Amino acid sequence: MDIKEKFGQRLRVLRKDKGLSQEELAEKSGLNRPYISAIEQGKRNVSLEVMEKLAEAMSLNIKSLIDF
Amino acid sequence: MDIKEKFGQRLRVLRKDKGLSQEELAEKSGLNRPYISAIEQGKRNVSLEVMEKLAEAMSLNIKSLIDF
DNA sequence: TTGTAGACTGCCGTCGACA
DNA sequence: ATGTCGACGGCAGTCTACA
Repeated sequence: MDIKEKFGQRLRVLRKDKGLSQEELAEKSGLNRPYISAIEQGKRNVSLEVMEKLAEAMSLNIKSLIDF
Repeated sequence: MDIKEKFGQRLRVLRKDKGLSQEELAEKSGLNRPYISAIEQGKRNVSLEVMEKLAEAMSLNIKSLIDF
């Protein structure tokens, strides 16, 4: 279980907590939906700026995204 | 002050707290020194895996790296 | 000890399309 | 609503070298 997988799982949990679809999270964050999908599956090594976009889109701080 | 700059400042503070040079942090983390230098100046958009390497090299958890 | 430069490889992040 | 593919431009991360 590497860090990309942990991040992906955490993102999926938080997104569903907010009641968002991948599509909705994509448009709110300014990222694209296939990329969100890959992140949640732990396939992508996301950057600081992407983490910031995801956190903002969910009204969370970045720390809560890596709370694992 | 964007997130890359915040991260760079935080890294520099933590590194000095540990009494490490950029060179020493580079070898402990498995990264190269010019790259560490650029990160501390907020010029680089670091990834999850790099954050993990930096945290491990300083015996910290990743959350403390983005505690800002 | 740190900043910077240049050149390089591989992957991040985008997009359209189909199941 | 989500996963996957293929193609693409740009940048992450490496390395050597010099101030």
